[in-house]
Amino acid sequence: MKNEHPKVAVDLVIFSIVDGMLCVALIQMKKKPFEDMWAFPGGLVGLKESVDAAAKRDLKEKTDISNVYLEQLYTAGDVDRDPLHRVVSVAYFALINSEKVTLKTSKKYKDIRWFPVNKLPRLAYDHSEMSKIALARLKSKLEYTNIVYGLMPESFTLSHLQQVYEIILGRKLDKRNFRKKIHSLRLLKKTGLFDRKTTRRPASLYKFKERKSKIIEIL
Amino acid sequence: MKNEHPKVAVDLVIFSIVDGMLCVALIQMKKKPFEDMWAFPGGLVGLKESVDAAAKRDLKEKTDISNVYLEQLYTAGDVDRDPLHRVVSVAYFALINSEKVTLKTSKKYKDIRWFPVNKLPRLAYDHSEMSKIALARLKSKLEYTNIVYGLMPESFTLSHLQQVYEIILGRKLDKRNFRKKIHSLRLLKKTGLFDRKTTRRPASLYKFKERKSKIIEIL
DNA sequence: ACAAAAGTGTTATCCATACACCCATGT
DNA sequence: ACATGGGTGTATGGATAACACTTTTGT
Repeated sequence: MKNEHPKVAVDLVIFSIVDGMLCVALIQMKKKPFEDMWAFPGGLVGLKESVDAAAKRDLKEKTDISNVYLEQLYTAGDVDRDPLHRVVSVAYFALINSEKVTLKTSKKYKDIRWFPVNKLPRLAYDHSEMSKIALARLKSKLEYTNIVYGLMPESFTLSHLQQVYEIILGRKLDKRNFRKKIHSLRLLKKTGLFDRKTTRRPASLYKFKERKSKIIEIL
Repeated sequence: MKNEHPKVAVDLVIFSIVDGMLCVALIQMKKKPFEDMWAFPGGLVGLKESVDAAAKRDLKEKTDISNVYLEQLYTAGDVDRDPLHRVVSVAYFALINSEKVTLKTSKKYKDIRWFPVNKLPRLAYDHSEMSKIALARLKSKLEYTNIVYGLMPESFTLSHLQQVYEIILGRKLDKRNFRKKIHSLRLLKKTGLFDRKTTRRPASLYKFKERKSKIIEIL
């Protein structure tokens, strides 16, 4: 009668904008039966750590960053989702600004890489389903919260912010309407600095007044 | 090193309208350290049942009904949420039409009863927090899905439906606007019958065209 | 006849959308 | 001077919100 219980794991759907595409971080597995297949990073939850803490720990291991947007997604509890063990997995989704992050592999995995969300390989476990749910949630929350801040650098131009929205939502937005909306929400403040990286007219740089999740109608 | 893992449980927040109030079902506990306290019903997930199945099983045990609206809420994973064991709990919320249901206790509990959501006793574990999250989710989903059907009998009057919305949202709605909206959504059909229980002008009875969850702007 | 809930339309306001030109800069 | 993205305002249509009276029944 010992050990007659499911184990608990976490899985991380880590989103970032890389090369102008919405990407997720995937690890390549070493062990059978999923050898060489790709999956979301994750791991078992220890007896003395909270599930949230396990997700944060794992995120730190893979990206070496903490203090990012991290939200529980849902819990996958099918009996056969892992063919070898009974594992109930709590999925999280994270938003990071990839510019200063390099993904770190470990002995446990063959590789870790960014994949554009619309060009995912076949994934292990029920992770294909998980990716769909995560993407739907991201799109939906983009429209009524301020969580984009998780994907943005410290300061950025309004066009850059608009691009991120367009990439994720998969449609063009009207520049004037976008700016009108963003300004009316009063989430941003001007830094007073300008983007000098471009060779054209410099754009004002903005930053978020605060970087924590709020509920707001955006688009 | 054996058994060094959290266990997995489900908790059920079962909503229903009872005596014109939004209520949840609570069980009264027998065992220490929560003796006599109230909590949401729930139980451990077996090794060979999915988490969803465990939730359904538990709901059936408590209410003797199946085929109701049941949705995963979130997973509570704090280390100390249960002082005796390490239990990660997947919370669900269910909507039932209480008219034909009587709550069933069991040897495990002292009692089971409906409590109005705004008059809850102090709850065991982290269940007070859970009740807040469940209620917020119910209110929010009421506004963009058709899940009210879970709380309604087979056929009902428009005024009855409006009352249910008003009870849950905690505010009065305009009768004409409500009806305009409901009709424009085309979720209902007239049964052709009339409510003869009242002593006044009889109201048309309606039923839902289909009883499954849909995303729709309602209020 | 009266009490009580059922049923029904119109107007005003707000918000989302569509749309085009001038500006500041580096080369 | 020119090429490039930055920056700005207005007009229209659709949805939401406010609002009051007539109808049908049982007693």
